[in-house]
Amino acid sequence: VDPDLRDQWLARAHAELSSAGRRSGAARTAVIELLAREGQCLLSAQKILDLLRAERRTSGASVYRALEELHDLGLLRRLDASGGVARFEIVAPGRRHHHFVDDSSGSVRPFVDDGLERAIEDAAARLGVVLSGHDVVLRGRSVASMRA
Amino acid sequence: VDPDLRDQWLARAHAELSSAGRRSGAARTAVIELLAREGQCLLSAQKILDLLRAERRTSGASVYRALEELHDLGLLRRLDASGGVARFEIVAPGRRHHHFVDDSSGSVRPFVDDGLERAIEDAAARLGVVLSGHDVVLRGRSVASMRA
DNA sequence: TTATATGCAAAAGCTTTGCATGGGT
DNA sequence: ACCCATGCAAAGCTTTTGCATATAA
Repeated sequence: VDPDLRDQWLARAHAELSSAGRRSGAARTAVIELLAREGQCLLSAQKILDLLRAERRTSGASVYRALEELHDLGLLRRLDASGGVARFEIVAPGRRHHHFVDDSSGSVRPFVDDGLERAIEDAAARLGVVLSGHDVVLRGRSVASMRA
Repeated sequence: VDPDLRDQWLARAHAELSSAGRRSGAARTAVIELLAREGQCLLSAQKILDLLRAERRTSGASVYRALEELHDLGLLRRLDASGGVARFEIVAPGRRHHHFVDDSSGSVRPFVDDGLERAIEDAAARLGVVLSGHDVVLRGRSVASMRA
């Protein structure tokens, strides 16, 4: 959990929402605060629901509505996973990362790689397209790794 | 539709299935033949169902079972999309491609990019992992493009 | 003959929507 | 006051599963 990232996103979220003319309510506020803390890497809608239900009385409808709203405002990135599950993470300008999924555990590890970033831009240029976003998911096993 | 790719995959599919001790049946055969032709780039399970229902009497259950089986055998690649929708495409060794999704039309265009491929392998090496696969989806708008 | 493949219908799981109520501004 | 946000419950969709039947080997 990166405190700077959390506060920066929290501020931006509130700014975007109020400038979009939205009123604040308990449910969406709870979703936003949770995401700022725990949504720095992929978090499923279901997990968000569980966490919120544990502490507050928040309805599923409101959670899904908040997620869609934040996504539409560009505050969230969305990656769909198997089982009809939607996963979200906060969007922080200039803080791109990709995802590695461990085959054995299924856990997701975020990573940053400038070479990969550059290769994506180059590929887009060769394709003749202007990118609005990109999803890169690597799957495999990490080498427990003896460094002989 | 690439005829070589189609025939090559068809042959491999039948080989893998029989060597796995599976019997052939009408439903799965129909799914396989459809995929060989139309599954060279992402095709949703729903679309497969629609196409098969149009020509044959194939149940949804059998289609989903066939897709899971083929995926488990490594014959299909699976990408989950929004709305709980699963999309599949045939796997052809040495014929990797990535996907570009046009924001305006939503259409998917496959593309090949060696630089990107290399960057992915390099990133994996830096991460200290052995890849079993990767998904790259680029999103944006294609530049209608005046080449002044 | 015997295990597998198939179909139908029901169930499961995630997400969305309708509607009345509560709460910001 | 006005209207948005919320909660509940019902509906929607895709996908999965149980079970009896048909069929490949």
